[in-house]
Amino acid sequence: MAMIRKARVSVRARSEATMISDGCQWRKYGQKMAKGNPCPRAYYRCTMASGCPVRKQVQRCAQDRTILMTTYEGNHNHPLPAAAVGMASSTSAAASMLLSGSLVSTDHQHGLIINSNDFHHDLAKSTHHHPLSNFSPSLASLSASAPFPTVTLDLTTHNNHNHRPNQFHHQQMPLSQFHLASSNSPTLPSNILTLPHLFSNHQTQAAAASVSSETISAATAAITTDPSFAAALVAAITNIMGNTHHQSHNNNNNNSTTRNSSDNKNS
DNA sequence: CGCATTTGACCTGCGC
DNA sequence: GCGCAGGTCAAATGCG
Repeated sequence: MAMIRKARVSVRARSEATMISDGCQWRKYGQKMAKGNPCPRAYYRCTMASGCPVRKQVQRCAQDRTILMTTYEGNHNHPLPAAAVGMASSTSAAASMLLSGSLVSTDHQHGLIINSNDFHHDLAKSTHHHPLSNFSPSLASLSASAPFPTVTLDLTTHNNHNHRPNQFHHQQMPLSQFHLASSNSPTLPSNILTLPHLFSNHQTQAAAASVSSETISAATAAITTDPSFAAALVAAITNIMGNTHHQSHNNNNNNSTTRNSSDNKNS
């Protein structure tokens, strides 16, 4: 169970669907009741290509069942479908956004949290004002405490009493506010986002460092348009993170061989 | 009939 | 060592 895996990315979004469409094909291979959550957790495997190691878990939030939590693990060993390709490029942008924020606070349990609300305010003061900037921001966090880096996109509005209060109220569309920050930051080279020093993870750094500002604006538009985009975005984040790393470690194969070896042991 | 989903059994790691 | 919990397998079932 505790095999070494790569980046894990999860998305919290309000959705009534059982699963958010993200451009990939998935096959359900299991379902479990998780401790402390009345809602079952579903396990899916990517079937876009045979042997693709990417898996995802889908579970509703115990506190607010309108929130769907989708967690992606692993990186695709195949090109993403057209529907996800655009997202893929913007994905790393989102990752960058998560990681490049000046508004990072420390959370003893979850590692780091980037509050997009503050982000939003910062941007409002800046010269570069995005037309979408009046959309509701959201929360994104990155966990450095896990055995693998975990990025969490919280695309829900925190307007229910179970969560921290949110100064923004958008009932319908959980819109996150990712913004083009690179060109505004005096500390960053134009067109390129860099990661904060806080993250030593070189994979994430590599992924984020290669993101252009154009990509980011594309991501901004997409993210703020469709919550389901987030899922694809996240899938792509994992993909990109993995690709920056898996030249040296082919974990895709490792995953499958691990399973095989255990099977052999059993038989 | 072929494929995806369901669901109980099984495996493995972890904490006590 | 034992029990628990999370994750996966695979036979049964359902559906187009």
